[in-house]
Amino acid sequence: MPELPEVECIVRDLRECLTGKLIRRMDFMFFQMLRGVKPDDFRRKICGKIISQVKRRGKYILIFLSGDTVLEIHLRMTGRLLYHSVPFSPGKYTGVIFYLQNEEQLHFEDIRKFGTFTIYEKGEQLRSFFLGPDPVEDEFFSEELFLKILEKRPHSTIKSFLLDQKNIAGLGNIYTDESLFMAGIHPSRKVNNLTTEEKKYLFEAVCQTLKEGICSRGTSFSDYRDLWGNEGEFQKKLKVYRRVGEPCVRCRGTVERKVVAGRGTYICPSCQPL
DNA sequence: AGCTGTACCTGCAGGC
DNA sequence: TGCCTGCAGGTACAGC
Repeated sequence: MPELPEVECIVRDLRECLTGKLIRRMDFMFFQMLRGVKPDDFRRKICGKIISQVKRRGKYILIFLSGDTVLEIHLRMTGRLLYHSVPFSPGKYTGVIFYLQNEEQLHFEDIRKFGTFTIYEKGEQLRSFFLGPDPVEDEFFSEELFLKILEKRPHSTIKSFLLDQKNIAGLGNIYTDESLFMAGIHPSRKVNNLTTEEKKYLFEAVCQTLKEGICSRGTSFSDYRDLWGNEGEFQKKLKVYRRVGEPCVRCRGTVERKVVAGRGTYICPSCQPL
């Protein structure tokens, strides 16, 4: 579900709502999200701690707690975090409730139960540390760096390159297809037969698409909701994603769907020639 | 190196 | 109405 823009919106709101607050206790409805830790141990490591910072790296949410503990959350396809200022009953898909100060609660919901929680103690290396640069978070992410990373993967198709979080952190299926459309590049093209000009267009397209996604508060075509349960707006601005059969906004040709890198992929064949 | 298929889960839309 | 199939925003892993 959420890609970089959606996670960024959630993180900004979490930062606003949670910074400085105490986690009093927590309840589990299911605990498949826990990675390498049992529910009781998890509870012991979290409860009684203060939330000091909330950050993001790619699609990971990082919640820093007092005592050098970090909770790393990945929402995968259908995970949601929802804030309630007053007590709220768990729904069918609620997996965890964090009870904060006063009456506040943070709920984790996940229909497909793919989401993950990993806990790190002092000095342990976060999984998200091993990702490529984050186009929004990292000031050093530049056109020059983008070109350099592309050179390391000459035989990859450009779509699988963009989806691989070890290259660039944060793009998923939606923003990849939208960026490739904006740059006029077919997703099956090999990295090493893109021209330098095309690579530069793509750099701009990636940065701009992600920024617009954030400004529109993310894409909700079905599952994504922000911390308050509200939908984003970017689904109204998508140019190719899930628009199969509809006219291309640029050339009035027809948007097509095909499978590239094992994923449903949307293109305008005339704007993005092979 | 890079691709494909499979697995993890549940819901939903479409065809019959 | 009901059953079946395929699809879904992500990632990890086995195998070619």
